Amino acid sequence: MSAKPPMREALVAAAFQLFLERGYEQTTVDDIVALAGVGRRSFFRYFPSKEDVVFPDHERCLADMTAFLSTGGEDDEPVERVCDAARLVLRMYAENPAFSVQRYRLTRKVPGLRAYELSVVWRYERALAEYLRGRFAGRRDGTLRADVIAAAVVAAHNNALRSWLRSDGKGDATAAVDHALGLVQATFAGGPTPPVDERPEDVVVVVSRRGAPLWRVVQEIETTLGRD
Amino acid sequence: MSAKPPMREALVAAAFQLFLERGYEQTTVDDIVALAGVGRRSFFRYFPSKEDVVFPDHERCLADMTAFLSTGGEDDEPVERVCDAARLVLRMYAENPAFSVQRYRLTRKVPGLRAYELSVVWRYERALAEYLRGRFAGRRDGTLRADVIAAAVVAAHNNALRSWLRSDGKGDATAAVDHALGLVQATFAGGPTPPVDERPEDVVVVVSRRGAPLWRVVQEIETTLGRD
DNA sequence: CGCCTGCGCTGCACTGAGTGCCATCAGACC
DNA sequence: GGTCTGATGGCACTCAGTGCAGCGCAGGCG
Repeated sequence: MSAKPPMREALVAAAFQLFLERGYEQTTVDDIVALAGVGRRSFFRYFPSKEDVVFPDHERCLADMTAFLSTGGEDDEPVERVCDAARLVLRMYAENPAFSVQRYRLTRKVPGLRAYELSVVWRYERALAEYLRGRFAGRRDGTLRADVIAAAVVAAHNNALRSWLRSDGKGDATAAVDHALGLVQATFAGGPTPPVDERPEDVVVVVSRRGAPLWRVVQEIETTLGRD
Repeated sequence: MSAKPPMREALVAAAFQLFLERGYEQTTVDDIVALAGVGRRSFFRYFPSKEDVVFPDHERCLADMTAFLSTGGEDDEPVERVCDAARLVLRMYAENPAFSVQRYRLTRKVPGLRAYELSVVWRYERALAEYLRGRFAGRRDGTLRADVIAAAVVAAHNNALRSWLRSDGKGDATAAVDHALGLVQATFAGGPTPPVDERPEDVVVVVSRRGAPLWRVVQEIETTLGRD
């Protein structure tokens, strides 16, 4: 497609062809470069490790996410913002459904690739958590809330993403992720309460409690409002 | 100390001595076995990889956790139960504060060890999520909720654990983890609402809403109750 | 007592990932 | 044409991890 680096694409194509027909571990880097017709040294110029060739676009996506989080959006609800950031990842997967499904099957079978994927996901989660830490700075349990919410967002996103990948990319990935993130948002959005005089008067609440824990109260609210 | 396997302990001791004095990557397996006075092949008999020697007890701890989750507790609140399971991990760390702090410093510096730790943590998280999936079977969004809650529990636990490790194991790890898990429990416990006729009447709620989203209502409840 | 057998340890040779170094070659630029 | 630069290829090396064969040492058995 492009002029400069057909090298990268050629290596990815050769790698996946071999991975699919004889498996990841049964394929050596020498096999890949032989099929691609390039020198072995060039492989490691483009991919720091054999695992990296399986995730050729995550580096760019992670850069996109940090860029997204570091530009503007200071007025938005923080949880909403990290949910939108997570949707960037979904978009990357959805751009190449066939490729994503193939990769998913590979990572499911090969423990080494699963471990590598974990470190990739971890970097996304750290980016989200760092952003939330900034937004929650000074609040009580700010970093704790940031870490928990980031983990919840990633888990929800991955749950929906994986269920879509498991169905061979047939269903509506966006809807599934929206639903999953909606649950997280309903759980966490709002977060720490702003000062009294900045609160909009959109809610009036009267509560009578008889020694119930907070979660029981919340549960009752949800039921009263007919939500899940 | 013990009769049968001083080997394992000798290898761990030799490994950490070298890791601390010249770094993980600057230490080869040959260095370790030379210091321990054993054959190179024996190292890989006890530890499938060089990274494993850094986490010598996680395998046992993971087995403890799955055993804990698979025996009884069917009457307990599911979220409470996975929180208790997470406390098992904390206990393991707290048993050897000095060792845990040393290991923490290592894993922070060495990317390869961080990646390995992620795969360990992932197995804990999977164990918790699988348990919750079982408990939530049949409920709406059961697996999604299970995954999200498991991720939140792990994130909260790790947040508290790491802050304790960062302070050289000086503070009260148990209290910190209890507080962190308490926040998760307050957020998630109760989970899907049980049928109406099984609900205890410990809460009476009157809500008047004027187009507010759920999170605003919850926020107001929290403020009304004077909680965070 | 001597032998056998199984088990744990060792040494050795081998594969394959990843790295450092230098030669080479193409195109840009003067 | 000459030169400079950046991308590539080749080569040799380190080191993690594995398969295999031998070796020593226990305990069981005749």
